[in-house]
Amino acid sequence: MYKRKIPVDLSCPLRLTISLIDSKWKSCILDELRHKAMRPSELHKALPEATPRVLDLQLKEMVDDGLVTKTIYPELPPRSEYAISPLGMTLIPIIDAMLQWGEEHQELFEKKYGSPD
Amino acid sequence: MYKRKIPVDLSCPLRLTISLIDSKWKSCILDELRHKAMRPSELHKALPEATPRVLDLQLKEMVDDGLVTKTIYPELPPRSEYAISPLGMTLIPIIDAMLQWGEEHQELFEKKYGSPD
DNA sequence: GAGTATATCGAAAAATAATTCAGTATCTGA
DNA sequence: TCAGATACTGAATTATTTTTCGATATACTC
Repeated sequence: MYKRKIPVDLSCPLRLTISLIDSKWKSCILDELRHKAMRPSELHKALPEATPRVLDLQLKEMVDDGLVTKTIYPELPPRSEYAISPLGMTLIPIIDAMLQWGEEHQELFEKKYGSPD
Repeated sequence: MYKRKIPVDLSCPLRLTISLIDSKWKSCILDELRHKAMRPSELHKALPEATPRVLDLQLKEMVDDGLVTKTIYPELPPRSEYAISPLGMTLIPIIDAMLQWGEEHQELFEKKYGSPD
């Protein structure tokens, strides 16, 4: 989340959940991190369409929200790793459901809106 | 969805699903419509924080995406009703999961980011 | 020393989403 | 006839998100 002028109504459970996930990349990041902790550069390799900048910004929000954990290794050149937190793990069933839904309906929407040919 | 300059990558199942749901109100709209078909004015009463304008815009996208059905009754004064479609229904388990997650973690985030007091 | 890779950040621009407000048109009830 | 409700739309403005670009700092390899 980020400090908005118009704050999210946390008392609405649906909007709370949505506000934590709803961005171009957060769900993908969670899906990557669920398998293993990753360094920013690895994450960028796994999600090449996301610029390092967005990944960085979104990871920071996710760390703030407690969904992801960051470990900095005091080495040079610098090394850091992001891992999914226990709280983040509780979102995995939702990610899975979205993943499965997307797989089941991909063809429909590619027909509808044009496949990447 | 709507016609973007930077199109959604439909081949990523996660991003397809997210792109259909991810907005301030769509998940709430689905949650309302799952119970019964509703007129725009009813929907606005149920979600008073959403202006009629956003509801209208988002309903239109959801109709385009096939998640929602619109029926116009040729009466005066005008009457129309929006209902969840069979495709939209298949998203309900995801909505439910998000709803439940939000309920379970509401307190945590209200503590973290300030409750509406 | 030049080039590469590492992680991170700042600032500006561009893209997208949501809000606000005014306006269309028609009927009902006061 | 005037106010209110109905559904809908256009345009401008504001808010939010994402992209793009360039910079920092350090160690490694050639």
